Amino acid sequence: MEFNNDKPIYIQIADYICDKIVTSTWKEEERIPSVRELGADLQVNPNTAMRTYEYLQNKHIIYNKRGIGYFVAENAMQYVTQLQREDFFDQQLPRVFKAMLSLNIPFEELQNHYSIFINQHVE
Amino acid sequence: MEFNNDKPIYIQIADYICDKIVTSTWKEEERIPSVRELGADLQVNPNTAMRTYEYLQNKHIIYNKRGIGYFVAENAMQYVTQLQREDFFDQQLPRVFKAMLSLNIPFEELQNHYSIFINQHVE
Amino acid sequence: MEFNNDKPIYIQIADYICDKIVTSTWKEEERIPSVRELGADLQVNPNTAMRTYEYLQNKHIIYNKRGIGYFVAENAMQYVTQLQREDFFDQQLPRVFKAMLSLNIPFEELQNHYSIFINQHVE
Amino acid sequence: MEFNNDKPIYIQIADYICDKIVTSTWKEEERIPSVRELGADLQVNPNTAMRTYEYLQNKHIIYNKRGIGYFVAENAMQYVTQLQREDFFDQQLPRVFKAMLSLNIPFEELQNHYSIFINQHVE
DNA sequence: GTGGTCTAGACCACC
DNA sequence: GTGGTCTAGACCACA
Repeated sequence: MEFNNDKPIYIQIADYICDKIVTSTWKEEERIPSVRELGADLQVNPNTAMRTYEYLQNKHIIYNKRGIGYFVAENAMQYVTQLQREDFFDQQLPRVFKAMLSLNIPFEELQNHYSIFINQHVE
Repeated sequence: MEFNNDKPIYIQIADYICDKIVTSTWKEEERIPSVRELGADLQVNPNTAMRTYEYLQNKHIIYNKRGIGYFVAENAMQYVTQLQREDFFDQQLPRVFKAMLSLNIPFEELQNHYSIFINQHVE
Repeated sequence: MEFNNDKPIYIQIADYICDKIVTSTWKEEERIPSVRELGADLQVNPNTAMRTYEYLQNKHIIYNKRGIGYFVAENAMQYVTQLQREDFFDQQLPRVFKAMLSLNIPFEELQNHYSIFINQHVE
Repeated sequence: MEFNNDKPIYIQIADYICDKIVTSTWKEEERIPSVRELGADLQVNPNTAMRTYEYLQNKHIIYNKRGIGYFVAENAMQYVTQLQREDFFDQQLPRVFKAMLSLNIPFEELQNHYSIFINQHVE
């Protein structure tokens, strides 16, 4: 896995895991890799993997059974999507709209780009 | 001026200056405040102001006449808006569209939120 | 290490590092000292070392792995020598030739001085 | 006149004046422009022109008659050329030779570039 | 441990 | 007056 520089690595890993959950690759109540395994898989320091798990645990997306490992929480999938939607509507969208205002970009142009984008991502 | 914590101050100042340029508050070839003035105005250390000017000079948005001060570069306005548009279409928009796909948000919903946003930002 | 006054210290450190790279003392993809180590080694403030690393990173001679340190970039050696050759042929040499013209110094005299110089620098 | 950023402007002006002297455009014992005139001609602050004159006076290339103006010194032409020769042989040349050593540039290559240079500068 | 940012204050050359 | 460099020391997020 490759990492950007605009986000902390541990956050990018969290996104990656959330993706696994949303797509049901990792199902609810299922055990997920140990910090060491995850670290080895993604070529990061186990501490960084640990940080991701702490982060996700604080958000109640995963939970920990002591001495056993980490597990996907109940309703995690639904919860993650909800968080993502909130982020989308409360953070991303306003920022985009603000940019459109200051750059004088009409809504129609958005629509054009959306059509193009869709065509490229549907096969 | 107030600063967030999600971006370095010197970047936020750079954004602030770009805004001045885009709105023609500071015109091309016009002298802009000295590092000391800017620092005093925005209540930051002159070094931080200096850092902003270095940053903007590297991007060819401002330039320096030795012993005299910094000046808005030729075509700076056009250049800045172009950079902003590129960032919008190449970075922000694809991210939004990707999120829409994975969250199953139809384009119509976008339109609704846009209407609401516009109503709030028009007098 | 001792520093001149005709160049900023951070540039002189950059030259010093480029020298390490060109002579393969520091090899490609190899980790280089942390800003604190380098500062301690060369008896300069870590900030100054940091300034050098920023400078070299902008020139793509070194790169950064977050939280880990700075590394010599791929092809850095080749790249640095190329930069030096360009500077030599495009900047230094024309200046020398121009001076020779205006001072009426024949090419033969250059050759003499070269012989003397070589004798002094060969063991 | 246009100025580089790698030398102080007042030095560049001094070079410009020395050139006038060497080429006998400004002859010995001849009055040269006042600081105000020179400043206006070259579009620089009179203070900067003044600095140049101070600099050249310290090197005994020009001298001052109070209330009248600045004059090219006796034997200035000869003296300037001598200074330039010294700079050439003591400063520039060793630097070039050093660069040749570290870049593995053989003397023959120098000769080639010299031929090219000469062809371009002779009509 | 790492880099990165910021402040405070100093000194310098230059215009 | 201007920018530019440097130091000292602090704090922070990140790996």
